[in-house]
Amino acid sequence: MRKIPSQARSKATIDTILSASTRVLLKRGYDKSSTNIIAEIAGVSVGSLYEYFPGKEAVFAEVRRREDRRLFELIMEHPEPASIKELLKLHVAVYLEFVRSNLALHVALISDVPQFAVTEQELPLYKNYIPWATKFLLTHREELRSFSDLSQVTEFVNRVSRATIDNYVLYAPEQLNDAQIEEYLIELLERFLLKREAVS
Amino acid sequence: MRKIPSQARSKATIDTILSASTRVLLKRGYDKSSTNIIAEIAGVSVGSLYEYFPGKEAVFAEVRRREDRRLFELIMEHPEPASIKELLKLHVAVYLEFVRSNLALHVALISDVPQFAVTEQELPLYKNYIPWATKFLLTHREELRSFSDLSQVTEFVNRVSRATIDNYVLYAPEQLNDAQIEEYLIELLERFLLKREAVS
DNA sequence: ATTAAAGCTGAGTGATCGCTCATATAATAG
DNA sequence: CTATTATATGAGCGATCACTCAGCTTTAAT
Repeated sequence: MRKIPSQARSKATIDTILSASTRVLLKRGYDKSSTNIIAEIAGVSVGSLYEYFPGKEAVFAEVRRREDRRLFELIMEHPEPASIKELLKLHVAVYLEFVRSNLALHVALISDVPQFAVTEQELPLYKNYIPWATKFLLTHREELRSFSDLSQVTEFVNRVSRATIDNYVLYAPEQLNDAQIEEYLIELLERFLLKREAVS
Repeated sequence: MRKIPSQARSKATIDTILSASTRVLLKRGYDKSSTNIIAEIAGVSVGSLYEYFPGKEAVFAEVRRREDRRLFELIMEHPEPASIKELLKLHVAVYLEFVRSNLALHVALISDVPQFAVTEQELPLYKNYIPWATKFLLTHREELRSFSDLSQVTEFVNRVSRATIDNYVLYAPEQLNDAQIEEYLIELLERFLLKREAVS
């Protein structure tokens, strides 16, 4: 981002560029998504694009950042879980919902767009959600097996869910349906987290 | 692949091109790895490259295929597991070994090279290993919880392991060391698979 | 020794790339 | 109204791209 936009007009231009980028990415793939094409589809001049983005990579980095924000907001919309099992459902089901709600873009961002210097740590999901979920586990610690580092466990659970879902969606979309993925994953994670007596 | 090489000379040329491609990928990234540069680094003319590959994508698809073969061979080298826990260790530890043995290339292939039309089904890992592992589970079925489709479970276990390891290696390399990843994953999968009494 | 097939060469073509900058218009401040 | 700043334009530059092809060399078969 080269200039910070101050007027509403320029913010609209940025939005136009980003939504055009998404459309171009889906239609032509990352390789063939040039700044010239993006500007043309956006109905904006190349110069304008370079006012706000140092290049193609930065444009798609922003597209990705907005998708991440969308996931975070989707999680926040949902009611607070009342039990560990519900927390896991939140993890798994909401991520599935997120992926399905814009499947083509999600797949393209993972399989086609290079993942340059993505510092997950900055994302709202990691800054806010992981600490929150860790506290939640802490209040239910009598149901849990003993772990030396709970926030590590929260992150592990989160990564297992997302990585597995992405893997199925990308490489084996026909192998399991969403309900099956959800069932397997929740069973998997519940048995990992809970004491034997507490497993339903 | 345009022509099938019949002489040893041309097979050597292909090898040279592929190893040069790997070096160029690591040094310049996928975007800036042109066929011209690859040929130059390989000490071969562009024309020769196009004799055997229809383009840049095909070159890197072959690089990926060779890495997959390397993983398969690594698995085959290891002794047969004697228990389910050992099978899980085979899953997890060997994949970690594979990833670590050529980390930079693995990361580049995942995060930088677009994953065009990879049909996992054709890979030796899926054609040979999954059926084999399923049979192994079947012979130990008295230790297992009841599952309606065991080959589905084998695949699930495999995908969870690989996706999670890739995720940590790519996005959170400092978060957990290999021993911790291995410990978490094996615990996770063992509790998922085994009856309560059988969990160590 | 002759010949056909296989393998290799690299200058060159047209297309496209990322990106700049001189110029113009719109919004805001004084 | 005027001056200043913010925003937008797009022709065009130099670099690089993927890819071809006509001619050359090596290998293998006879």
